[in-house]
Amino acid sequence: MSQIQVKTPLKSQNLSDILIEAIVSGDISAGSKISEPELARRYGVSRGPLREAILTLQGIGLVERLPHVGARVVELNKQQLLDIYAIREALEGMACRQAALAMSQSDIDQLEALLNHHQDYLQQNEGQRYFEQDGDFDFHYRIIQASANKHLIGLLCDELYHLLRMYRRQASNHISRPNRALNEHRAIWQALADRDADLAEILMRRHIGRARKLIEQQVDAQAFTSSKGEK
Amino acid sequence: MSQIQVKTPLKSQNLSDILIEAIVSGDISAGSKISEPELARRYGVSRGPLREAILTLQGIGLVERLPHVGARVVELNKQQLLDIYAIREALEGMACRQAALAMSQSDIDQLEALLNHHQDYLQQNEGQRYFEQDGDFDFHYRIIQASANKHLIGLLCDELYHLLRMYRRQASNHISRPNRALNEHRAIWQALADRDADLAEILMRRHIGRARKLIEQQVDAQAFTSSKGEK
DNA sequence: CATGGCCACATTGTCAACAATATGTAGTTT
DNA sequence: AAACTACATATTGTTGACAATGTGGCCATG
Repeated sequence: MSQIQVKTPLKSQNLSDILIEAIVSGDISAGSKISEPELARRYGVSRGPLREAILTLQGIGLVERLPHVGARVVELNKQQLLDIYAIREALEGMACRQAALAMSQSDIDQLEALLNHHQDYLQQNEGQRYFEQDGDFDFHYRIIQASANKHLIGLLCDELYHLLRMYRRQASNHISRPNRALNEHRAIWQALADRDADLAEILMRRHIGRARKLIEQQVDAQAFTSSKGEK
Repeated sequence: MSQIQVKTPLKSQNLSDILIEAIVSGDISAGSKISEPELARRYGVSRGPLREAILTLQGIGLVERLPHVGARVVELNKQQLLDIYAIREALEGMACRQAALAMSQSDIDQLEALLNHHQDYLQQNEGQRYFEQDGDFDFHYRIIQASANKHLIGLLCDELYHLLRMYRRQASNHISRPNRALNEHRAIWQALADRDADLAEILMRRHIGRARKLIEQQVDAQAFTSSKGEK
């Protein structure tokens, strides 16, 4: 019947999502220790599912665990962030290449509509913040999905992107150049529409490489980590 | 004292390694179901650590889990294998680029020694099998390590390579061209020694891309999956 | 005063039992 | 005979208790 069978979600799976959000949003700050008893109490579950959620976070790379010591939220220093951008450059470049070959015409049309949408936001420059954050993610996300490479999608969307979002929120001094980024997005779209895989890949790599260079230029000390230690 | 404090390893961590080896070696065959009670009995542990080990395997991508149903060892079809090779091409290409800039002269020398070693094995063509399997891994492994990119090393050595090893063992018809591969390794080494990052990356990508093309040419049906279902 | 060992405490790792869900079987109905 | 239902069974998800390990504080000693 119209009654949709809503399966009760697993606590451990729920917890993963909740904890990811808590960490990415900074609710649980970088470098802080994850106390199993405390979190178990806070979220009203036993330590079993909680530990499984932590295991998942470890797989994503959001926490690091030491035997008999516990888990800590990772701290991204500049070098690690650059390392991640290098990975992103390689993987998203490949995703873009595969998307150029695999994506449907309707995907291409929808992507163009998204770009027009972004342009509108940018012209009435009230929505600038939207474009910098979610808008940029939207564009990249769709291309990754269009690659139709399941493992690649998993790596980028389930693992790396959480780390990126976490960083962008932490780094108040995150530089971005919305207009230039939009132009680059347009160029990438054109290559995709032309089914030019080589160009699509190289444009995406340069696009991400430029973002990496901006990070390189930043002085080290600033705001990568919020508060050292925290017990 | 000379008494080295050998910390007793965690059961869950131990189990991960044991299970990975069992799956990669085919001891637990592809597509088969992972029964928690059975494995717990077999390895003499409780279901707690076992579940944590399975979670880890899921993170690596060796098993897939469905809520309230359980975990199954993944089956690699041709498309998924090609997908993985695309990822490998992108990531190892980047690793090679970074290694060209980061690796020490002693790393370079040791890598050359390894290649000479491989050449010896190949000339007395008794050791051909060694070169095809572990020798090839050795070479790639060292370059990845030399990239000094912690996340990249983790992705390639802790996640992707288990899947690759699993495939190579399953696919009895795994084609390889040892002499050509060695030549390509030499060319990559030269680019690394010259600190030519651009060339090093493109050579590594082509090297892996060629392996991917060999897979593409294989007929689909053969031996990717051993036995369907197995209850 | 600094250093090192001892001890109590807190946290993590593991276990066995209980609850919730899926699977397979038998029986019934059309 | 096919299909649907109800039930029994096995497996997974979760819980609370117990064991093992790390941490911090206290005291003694140099």
